[in-house]
Amino acid sequence: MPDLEASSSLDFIRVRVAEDVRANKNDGRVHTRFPPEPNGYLHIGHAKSICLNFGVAAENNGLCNLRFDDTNPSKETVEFEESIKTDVHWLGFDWDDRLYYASDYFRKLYEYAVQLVKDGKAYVDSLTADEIREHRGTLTEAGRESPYRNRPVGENLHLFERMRAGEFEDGTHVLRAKIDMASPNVNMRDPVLFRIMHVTHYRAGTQWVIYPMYDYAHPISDALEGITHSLCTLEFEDHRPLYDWFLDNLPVPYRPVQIEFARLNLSYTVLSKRKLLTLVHEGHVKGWDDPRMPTLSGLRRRGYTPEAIRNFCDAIGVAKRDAVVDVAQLEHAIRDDLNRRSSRVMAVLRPLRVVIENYPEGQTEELDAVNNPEDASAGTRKVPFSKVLYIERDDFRQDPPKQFFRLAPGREVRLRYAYFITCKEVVKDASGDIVELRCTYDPATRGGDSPDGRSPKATLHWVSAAHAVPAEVRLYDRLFNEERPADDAPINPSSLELLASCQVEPSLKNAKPGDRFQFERQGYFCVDLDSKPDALVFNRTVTLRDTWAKIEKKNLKRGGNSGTGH
RNA sequence: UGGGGCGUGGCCAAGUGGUAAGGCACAGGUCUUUGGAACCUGUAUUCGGAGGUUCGAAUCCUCCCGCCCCAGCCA
Repeated sequence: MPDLEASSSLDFIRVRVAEDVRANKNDGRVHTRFPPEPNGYLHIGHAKSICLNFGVAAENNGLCNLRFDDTNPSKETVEFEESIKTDVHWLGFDWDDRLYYASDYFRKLYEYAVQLVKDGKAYVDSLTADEIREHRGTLTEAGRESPYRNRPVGENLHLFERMRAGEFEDGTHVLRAKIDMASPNVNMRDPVLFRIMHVTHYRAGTQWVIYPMYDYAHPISDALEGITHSLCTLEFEDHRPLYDWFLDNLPVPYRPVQIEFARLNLSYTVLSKRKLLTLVHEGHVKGWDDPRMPTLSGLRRRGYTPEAIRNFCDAIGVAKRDAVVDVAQLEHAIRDDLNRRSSRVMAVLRPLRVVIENYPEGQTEELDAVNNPEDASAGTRKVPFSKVLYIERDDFRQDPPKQFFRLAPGREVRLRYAYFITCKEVVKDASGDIVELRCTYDPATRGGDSPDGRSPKATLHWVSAAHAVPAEVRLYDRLFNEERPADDAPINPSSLELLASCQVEPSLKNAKPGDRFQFERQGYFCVDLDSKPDALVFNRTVTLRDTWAKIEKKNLKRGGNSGTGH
């Protein structure tokens, strides 16, 4: 059912589809398709297309096919196909039994081509690739016709059949549509339909040595599947006349319409398949699912949820103008989702030892902690407290700058769900580094409230040294430092920071890969695939919004000395 | 200098002749046992520019400017 109420405004594609439905075009049927080439992993840009195609179909009681555009066997693999299926499912969409392949249409595509030849609308050209390029002309000059352009139909038929039979070497002949070498639209200057490639196709094997070009295969595939609206990106706008030409000149069973929209660009991110492939192949990242990658597998491993990605796609909209979406928009989507659903937990990333001098030696208390303040049904848990704790090094300053509310010599702060503590002494090692804080606690503040109503300005997270579980935490930052990285842009050298000696609360002991948490006051984290029961590994999905970091940055910029000590 | 598109606040994005939605970001504030979340408030006299039509234009017309895509036997 069209969800007209919920969306205050429809994008131009949905408006058009709605008009078609209202006009009862295609009998009111809506059928789309998501047509990836299995030559790489899906990324966030594909998510936009997936959400659009499956979304438009669903909103109109229609269907969306998954179709692999596997017309170039030199780049395509099963690994890529499998990853794509996994990712589309993970994103939350399903094609049921409508899994198609352009390669399944090779026979039909060949027969249609024969028809074109018979109709005098296609011919076998025996020019070399270079010669074809020379004949194509330039953007401002018309092309020239190939000397083979007027080969008799019979000869074309015979040659094309021999191409198919594998009698020729790669590059010796090609089948071309006979359209118009003088067209101002270069795509119409006798485009290539089939080329010879003695390459094994990952699905079709060695059945074929000629393979169809995208421009030829796509409209026919759409027609064969009864696609009503063929949605693609802007760079194919120039191809639409060609798309229509094939539908006009072939006895196809259906008449789809191609509509183009702007592809997604994200700031500080690269989304070209070629560049992503390079990052993987040259080892700049650890693989397609490296948590820094904008691939769906990377985002998944990083801890992103399908809901967040769908919400993001929803928020950015669909239009025709080139746009660069601020990556902050993506981060907002994941924070928004995780805030509602993830359990809070305490984890100390850079531990600083704290000894509570007036706390009884050997005593342990179990304190109540809320699992999710956004969701009462998430309940509470017990957190152990004892004499020796760890707090975050960043939560203490020998000389606290203005506006720094956390712990400092002589200052009292609250330990979340525990007690108020006051810093009495700073212990340093021979080189002057702080190694321990000696503090006292106020027994009357158990749980975090004081009977006299005083309330410290800061609440710190902590962990009991004797009970904490060691863990490794991987902090990620943007992969590129430039807002619009060039194709040869170097990656951000600090895009990955590995923290090997973190201490997390004991409730995390049995966390499993994929589990997500909010580490209070720090961010959202998920258990990495590399994690083992006795060697926990967490990925930071995204930080929490950090007002203090903002103040600090502002002070730094102002040239002011914030007195940080770092 | 051929063709095809696109230009609305810092970033997205509605609006299609009746006097500029919404989201993100940003800035204040309320609240707070996360400097989180939530909530409130503020932010385009103006829609790439200049003319014109009209009682009235981001929306119609003219001219100009800018940006993107196309010369793979890639998709």
